[in-house]
Amino acid sequence: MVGKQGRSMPTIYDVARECGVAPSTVSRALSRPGRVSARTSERIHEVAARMGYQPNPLAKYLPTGRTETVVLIVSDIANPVYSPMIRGAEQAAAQAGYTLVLSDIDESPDRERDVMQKLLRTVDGFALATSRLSDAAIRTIARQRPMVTMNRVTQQVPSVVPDNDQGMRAAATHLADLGHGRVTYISGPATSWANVVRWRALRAVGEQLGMKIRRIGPYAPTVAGGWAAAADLLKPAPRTRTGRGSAGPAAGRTATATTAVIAYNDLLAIGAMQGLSDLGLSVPGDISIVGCDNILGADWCTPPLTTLAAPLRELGATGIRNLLAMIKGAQPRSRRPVVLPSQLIVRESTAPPRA
Amino acid sequence: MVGKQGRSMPTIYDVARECGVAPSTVSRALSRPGRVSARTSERIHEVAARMGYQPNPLAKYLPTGRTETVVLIVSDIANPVYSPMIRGAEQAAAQAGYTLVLSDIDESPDRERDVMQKLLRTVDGFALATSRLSDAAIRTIARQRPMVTMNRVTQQVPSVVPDNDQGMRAAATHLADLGHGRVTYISGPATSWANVVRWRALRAVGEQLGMKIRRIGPYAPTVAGGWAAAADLLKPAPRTRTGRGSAGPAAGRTATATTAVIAYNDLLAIGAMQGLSDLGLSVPGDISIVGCDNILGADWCTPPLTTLAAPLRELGATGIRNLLAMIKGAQPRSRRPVVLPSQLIVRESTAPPRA
DNA sequence: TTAGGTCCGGCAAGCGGTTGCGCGAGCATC
DNA sequence: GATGCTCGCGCAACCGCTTGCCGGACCTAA
Repeated sequence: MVGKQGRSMPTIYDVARECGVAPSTVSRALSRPGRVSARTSERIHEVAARMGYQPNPLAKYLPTGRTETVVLIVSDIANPVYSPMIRGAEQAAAQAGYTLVLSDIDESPDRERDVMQKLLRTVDGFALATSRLSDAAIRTIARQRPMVTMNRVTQQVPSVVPDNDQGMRAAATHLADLGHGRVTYISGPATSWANVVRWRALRAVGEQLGMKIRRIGPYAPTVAGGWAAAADLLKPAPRTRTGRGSAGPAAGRTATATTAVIAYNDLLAIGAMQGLSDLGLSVPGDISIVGCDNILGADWCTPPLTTLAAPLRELGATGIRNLLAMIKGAQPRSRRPVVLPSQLIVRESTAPPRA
Repeated sequence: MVGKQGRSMPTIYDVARECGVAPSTVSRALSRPGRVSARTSERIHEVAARMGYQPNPLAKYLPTGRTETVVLIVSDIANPVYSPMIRGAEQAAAQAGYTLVLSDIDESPDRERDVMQKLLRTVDGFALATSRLSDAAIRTIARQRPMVTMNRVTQQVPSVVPDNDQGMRAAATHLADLGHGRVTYISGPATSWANVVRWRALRAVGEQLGMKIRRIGPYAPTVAGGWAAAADLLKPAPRTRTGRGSAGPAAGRTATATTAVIAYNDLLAIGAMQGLSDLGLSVPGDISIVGCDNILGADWCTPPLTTLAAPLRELGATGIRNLLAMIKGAQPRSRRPVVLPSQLIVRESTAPPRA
């Protein structure tokens, strides 16, 4: 009943022999409906099922070059922000019959490059969630394989992003309405596109609103990074030249201290809240904090975090759908990034400034 | 400088022609060091580099059957418990030069089966983190491809698990030391191996310690599941037969109510804390809660969660290392599961019972 | 009857590598 | 100087599936 080596699976040849037809006929019967007569096709299907035939994907991919697999690359799988994106992406891929594989690069551009190089020939397309690569590097890959970026826009590469301008406007307005006049932005990684865009947007709306905006960082986009930021927050604003190093904790608080901060992401915001409270300050009593992303857990920290919720799930789903469309040969409808609305979720980490 | 179709990459044949050698020589020069003379090899390498030759993995895999890729399947990527496991797994895989791909099955056994079937021929091995499949299904795949399971033991399949017995003993002892005499276990998914093992372990040590142990559930292992559990917690213990359905919230609290709960995982525990507090109870004032896993965020909920920390990172790393060893043909050192120590992390969600 | 079309199925050439085998050259050994 | 080794390389047969092309059978229309 089997071929020579007991363990190995039946091939298209085995099925063909069993049916008394040519391998090519089996191939067509299985993947080109209508191409062979109904009778033969039926027989082939039946025999294939009986023998437990499973096509070998590797063999199928070689001649066609198509693997029906796309990869989603995330910069840090430990960041809960990705879960909804991944879910959305998976769903979109599954709907189209594609396999989605995930790859985590641990915030390392080198790893990202390696992974992409390795996968270049084995996937049909790349989806980059918050890539840490340079625009040039991204474009180089994009020339060789269909690609979309999420949370980042690069010339000539289709992308889908949350509406950072509108989001930052909402956040700053919220703070202004509460009465805050100075806000500090806690920066994330310098290589993060979202980080620079958010900062720029914030500075612009701050100016419109007549607020004083400063920035500290960059910090790792993690809870630990937030602790570091908290310590730095209490140092005087950098426009006055001060001696470094000798500042004891809380030594530098001045009358001009920030009363509100917006952090690059929720992890940083939560870390900062912890650090601040460790330093004896209260949130939102002394300082209001708003995060970005609305990750799992943003509602269970103390106080629950006011945060800018990106449409993560749709980001993932739309990105993959567009990628799949490109793979199938569609020209991108437009070269402009797709932008999805953000939403400010007001919880309890923001309040009017003291006095 | 290029072949016919401008876009497609140079093959081994192009390099061979350019060097005036046979393709087989190129192949060997590139992957079988020492097999060709140093001079030729050097020349080939140089030409290959100049032409930008990149081997086509698909083509390489066909004859050899090896893809140098392993897949890690997780049941719910949104659960932070997996991040450290994934990190450990990635690191172990990268060290060995293997590519790790991730797949999320969203708690669905059907999806898990599909994914595995699809990947069966395209990966060298499977690592199952908390599989939702039946033992039989797991073994079926394990017969066809090297496999390890994490957080689960299945006869004949190598596995690595945290020490649930010791962990549950630590948790129960902690509760007993505080003075609790009745504890309720909040069950996770019925298909979760860890769930049944933890329950069994808890019941056993409860008996030794003279505590009354009951169980409610199953619940989805999510924050929402925890809310549901919180509501059920306040119903009377099920050993007295009671009419269903008409019990209003908190209606059934009795003098024999549980004063402590251990939840299948942290997400459930955190959800339960939220639900309980929503119902007007305080943690740990009215009820002590301990979770399992020590996920990101377990320290920033209110109150910070006492939890059983599994050695997640090592779970992932050891699992992959063992898998790789199997792939390389090593017989598993032993058929017994590898068990790694857990550790109880005492925070503030546990306290002596009231009066 | 013959020409032209449609349907089905087979042949064989890839896709891009790997690898068993064999052969000739160069060298040491007897 | 003949024998036997080792070394370096080429030949060609795969791995398992897809697909362009061809030809025979059958049908329809002129």
